[in-house]
Amino acid sequence: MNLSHQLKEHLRTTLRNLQYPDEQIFLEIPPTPELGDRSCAVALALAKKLKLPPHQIAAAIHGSISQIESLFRKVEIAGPGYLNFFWSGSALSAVLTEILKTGESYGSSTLGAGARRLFEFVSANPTGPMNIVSARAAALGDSLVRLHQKIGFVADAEFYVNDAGRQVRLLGESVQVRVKELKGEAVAIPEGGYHGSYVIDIAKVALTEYGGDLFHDSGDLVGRWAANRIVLDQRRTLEEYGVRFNRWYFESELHENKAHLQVLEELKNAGHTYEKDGALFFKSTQFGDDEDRVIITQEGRPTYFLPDIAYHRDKALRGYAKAVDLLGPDHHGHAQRIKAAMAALGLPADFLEIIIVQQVNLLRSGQPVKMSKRAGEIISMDELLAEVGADAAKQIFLSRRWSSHLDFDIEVAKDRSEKSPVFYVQYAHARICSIFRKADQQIDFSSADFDLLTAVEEKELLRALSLFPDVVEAAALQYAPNRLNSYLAELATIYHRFYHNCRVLSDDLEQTKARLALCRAAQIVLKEGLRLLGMSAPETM
RNA sequence: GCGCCUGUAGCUCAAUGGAUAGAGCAACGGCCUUCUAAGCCGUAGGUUCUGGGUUCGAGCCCCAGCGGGCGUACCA
Repeated sequence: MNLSHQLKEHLRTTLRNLQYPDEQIFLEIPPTPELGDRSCAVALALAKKLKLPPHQIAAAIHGSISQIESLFRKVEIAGPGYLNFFWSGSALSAVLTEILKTGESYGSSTLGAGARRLFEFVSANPTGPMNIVSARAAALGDSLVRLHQKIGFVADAEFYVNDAGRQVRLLGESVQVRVKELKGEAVAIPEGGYHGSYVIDIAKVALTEYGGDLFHDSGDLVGRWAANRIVLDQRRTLEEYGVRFNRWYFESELHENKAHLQVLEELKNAGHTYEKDGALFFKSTQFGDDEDRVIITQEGRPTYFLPDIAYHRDKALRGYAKAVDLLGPDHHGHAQRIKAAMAALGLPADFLEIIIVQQVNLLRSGQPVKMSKRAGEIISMDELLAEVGADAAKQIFLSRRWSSHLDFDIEVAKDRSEKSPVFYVQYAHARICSIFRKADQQIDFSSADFDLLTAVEEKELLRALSLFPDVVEAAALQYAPNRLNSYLAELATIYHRFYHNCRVLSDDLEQTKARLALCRAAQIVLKEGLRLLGMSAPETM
């Protein structure tokens, strides 16, 4: 159990002993170290309920908890009624010991208790290469999966491939047109078809592999073939980006299993549907949606909505306790209806959580770059990553919260990529690695005397390292990797300051040992923090 | 019209309803015979869009207004 969890437990016990009403215990990190290592505003929160001055409550808690000397050396009441806790030297030594002992597992917890969570993200249509929005979603989703695994959830990543429906047929027809074009025949691209140059590339492959016979087949068939090629490309791009999915779930699988028809029967039998104007509607208004939605068209064809319901239902059938979807802002209207469908199928209200990841405005030297797959104006994710680099791009995405509409200027990103904050963090890690390369390998720092770490920079570093588990937990539960990103930048600053002012390798063997131990701990936390953000931790730079 | 998101330093963005609103970049001034200067130290930069409200306390919550983005299909 980490320090914060122990402190919370003590506070809960104290509140019970004082017979105060139940109150959520929340620990904060004070703005400056002078105000302590952790603070708690519970006295302020209780003041309202108890109708007592916050200071009086804080004093009562203070009087009751102050005996526990092993955890903190000092508790202060400050400001309007904060309780500020200062870790004891032994508690901080224990943190250092724990980091050295547990290594990369430091910061892990069992909070999630093995509950299964499925994160679905990117799910870009297989009708063209991915763009920068997918890069943002991929960075975020990947980090959330890692963070949830870290705190004890069984978290999986999934990519849903819409390889069915009209868009795939149009893709097929667009390919057919390009094949004819390559054979010298001029044909117009169908209404709503895809104009991008990648379609020509696919047509060239079709021509060499199939000799051009492809355009005799149905658009659907050609579309499926082309979509599969595109999906392979998407997977390669994402893997180069460092993002892997546990499963690529094809919509066509659902159609083959008739899973959508099964869900349809269920909705019908439960009385959640009705016919109107020859179409079949789902009564989503009964579950909070603005209007009822068509699930079977007049022509008797299911809309995209029906298989989508089946897909999300399937997540529950596969044993996930919670499904988290990262969707783009253009799909926000979709959120309510799919949630309505989950409710109609009897799933708990919090089964499906939808995060709308806001758009990325792509700029080049301040000028907006408009993107449209159909018009063929695309700056692909591949091109972006080649220009900016995966780590620097991820840093930009993960330093913002998901609700921010962010500007991504390619030129600025290129110019600044060398100055990216991610390099600052990686550099701290590389510097530590360098020290260990220079250090005498015979030195056993596990037996170091941590009481020698008395310099301001050393104590600051210890304090920062003790925060890591709290930050990881908050970042995961709030779906906010940007918190971890800020923390790592702060930790790197503190490390660089330590590095500048405290020489590690010296003639003083005992001091060298203690500082090596501190460096190892910082190295572990920096590397693990970067890993949780999906970024690399190079040993030299 | 309605719905979702958004407005914070010159720029890009942080800040679980808490203490003195913080970083990076850009600007200016210092520090390399010492474990990596992709670093350190310092200066400057703010009416958190506006007006009300809620409360011990509001950048954050509520109401109204103004500005920006995105939706508003029997497409996916």
